[in-house]
Amino acid sequence: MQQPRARVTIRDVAEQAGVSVATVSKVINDRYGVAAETMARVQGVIRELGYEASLVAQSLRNHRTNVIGILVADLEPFSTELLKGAADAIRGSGFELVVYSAGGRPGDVGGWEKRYLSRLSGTLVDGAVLVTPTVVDVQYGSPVVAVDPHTGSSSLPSVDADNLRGGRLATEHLLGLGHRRIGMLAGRADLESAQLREQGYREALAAAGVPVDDTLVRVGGYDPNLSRLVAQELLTGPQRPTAVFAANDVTAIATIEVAQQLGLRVPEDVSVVGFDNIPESALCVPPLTTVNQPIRTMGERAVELLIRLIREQPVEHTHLTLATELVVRASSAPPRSAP
Amino acid sequence: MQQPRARVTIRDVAEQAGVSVATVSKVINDRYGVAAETMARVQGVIRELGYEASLVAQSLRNHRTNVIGILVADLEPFSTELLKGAADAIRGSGFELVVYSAGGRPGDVGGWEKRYLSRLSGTLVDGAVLVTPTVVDVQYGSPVVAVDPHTGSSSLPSVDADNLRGGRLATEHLLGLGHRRIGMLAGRADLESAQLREQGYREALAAAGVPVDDTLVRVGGYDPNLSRLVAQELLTGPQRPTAVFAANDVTAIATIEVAQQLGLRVPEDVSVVGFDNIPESALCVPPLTTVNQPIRTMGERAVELLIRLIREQPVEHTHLTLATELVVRASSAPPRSAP
DNA sequence: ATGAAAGCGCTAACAA
DNA sequence: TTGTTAGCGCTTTCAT
Repeated sequence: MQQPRARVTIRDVAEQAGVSVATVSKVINDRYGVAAETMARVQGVIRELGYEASLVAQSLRNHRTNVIGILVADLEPFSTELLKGAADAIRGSGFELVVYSAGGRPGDVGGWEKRYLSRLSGTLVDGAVLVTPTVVDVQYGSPVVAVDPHTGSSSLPSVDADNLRGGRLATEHLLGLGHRRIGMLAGRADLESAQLREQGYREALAAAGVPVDDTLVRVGGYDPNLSRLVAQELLTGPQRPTAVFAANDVTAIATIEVAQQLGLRVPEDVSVVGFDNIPESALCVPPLTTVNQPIRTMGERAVELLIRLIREQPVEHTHLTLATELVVRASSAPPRSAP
Repeated sequence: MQQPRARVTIRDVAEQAGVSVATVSKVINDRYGVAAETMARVQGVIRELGYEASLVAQSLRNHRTNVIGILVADLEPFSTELLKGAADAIRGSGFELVVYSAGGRPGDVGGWEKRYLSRLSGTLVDGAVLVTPTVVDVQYGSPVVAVDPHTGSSSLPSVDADNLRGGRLATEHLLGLGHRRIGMLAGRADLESAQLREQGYREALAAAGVPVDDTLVRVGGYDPNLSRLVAQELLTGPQRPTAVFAANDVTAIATIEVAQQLGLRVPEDVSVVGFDNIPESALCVPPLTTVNQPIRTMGERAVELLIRLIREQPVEHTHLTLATELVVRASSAPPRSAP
């Protein structure tokens, strides 16, 4: 008892009320077989002591917690936006939400969600949403839904956006403005979304009869720090591209910053297009042209799907793909030497 | 064993490896007294079975978890923005982050954080950050830091912004534009921030010699739904204000929406100023003039403070107040009948 | 109607 | 070096 006020346990309540812990437990859980008078007394003590059952102890016993877990590698704009949607879906569902963040530890890439899922599932959460997971083969006792899933994870129920079309839209937009040397700052190679965005880019170029210059395609891994380095290389290389399509908004914003540090004006000297349409994309200077992904809705759908799976209700589709669309702002314009 | 693949426990590992659970525990926790050969075998089995210790069981035993809890009423823009800052602070600290959302259940207002704190503290988290708590008297075993605290909670370590000055800045801005009938959509009466923003509003009016018309001061409770109703009343009342200062951005945005539905143009017919500078405030049409609160930094500071408290390191200040500043965008302009 | 006891998965004394 | 045992806070038979 070193703490100023130690945790009130069920034993404290039982002692104070002069009953056994079993009886207190029955009162808490509205079980039959407790005299009205006893019940009232116990409830009085509970109130008086401010007792609340420990979630941890409860979930170790019961295997049902009514808690849904969302596992994210880090709390950045995409995942937090998704959380808002998840919160919308959870409201009134009777479930509570626990978000677990791995804290974006870079050395620890790969398998974090597997570890956390192991640590949490079966106890503490009844099911989980995995955001941009690094693994495919999660197969646990409790249901799991992936958002923006790993490549080839067709087995896992998932929610994503139409990344292929999005990649095409972004590239076609730049082509339409007259760009021909269009660089690509690609995403995390292990994610389906990154592959499809790049594929969209390649397809759009091909359709326009523009050959892909592979020296203009670099991997930024969706990571702003890595992307800053890569963007620097891209923009100081021998034949600088007149436009860059970044695989997500945070790396697009990083690209704009790098360009400006290099003394290049956006969009006059180089156009930049992103992907995601996170709120921050409208805040940067100049505001970012990007591909909208309905992130909040994706969070909603993922939680709805998960709840149905937990309740063992039938689900129509275990793979949802939501539409993407182009949002034109000020970071893209015709190249200076445009026709 | 109804589940497709039940949770792997320490017992499964022990059995498979032909040792006792105690030995497995020692291996997991790097305790001395395990033969190299045994250790290797156990580790092999752990990998093979994909075993991870249950966080729940561990934290029921140990009373140290290296997990920090952030308790929010709901995941809306303010709290999610704060989470980003918290994530920044947690990175590299050795702690992990669990966010617990009460799910914004409206019927359940008041005391949610007390309940969750009871349920989590002592087990599962080593300490917690409470965001806009509804109670004052939290006094538990583990350290707690409040962000945007309840009125009069001087006992609880806290992080907030300079709300008084912010309220003044917003009101002075409108006064400076020539407005005299300035309405106020006040916040949650139980929060210090709401009281101070309103006080700033009143002080600025007083300093300008403009009497406060109390029919123009309504409570929106920081809640967009309630605020829509109240804004409707305010804008359809007998003497419509030419400007409204809303106590936070989500209610300011709600006010803009209501005004536009009423056929009023913003800012031509009515100016609107918010508070917070959440990313969404720049996205709305017209972009919102608001008071910037360094939300991310507040999240960072709160976590830093909490970690110091958990580690029982000395802290200089247990109450931090960060600066606020005006951000002028397009939702405010001189009144039509301006001088 | 009430309580004793077992056990959820794990760790830490203590014994062997 | 290894295993046995008790117990973290709770729920749930099963006696009483």
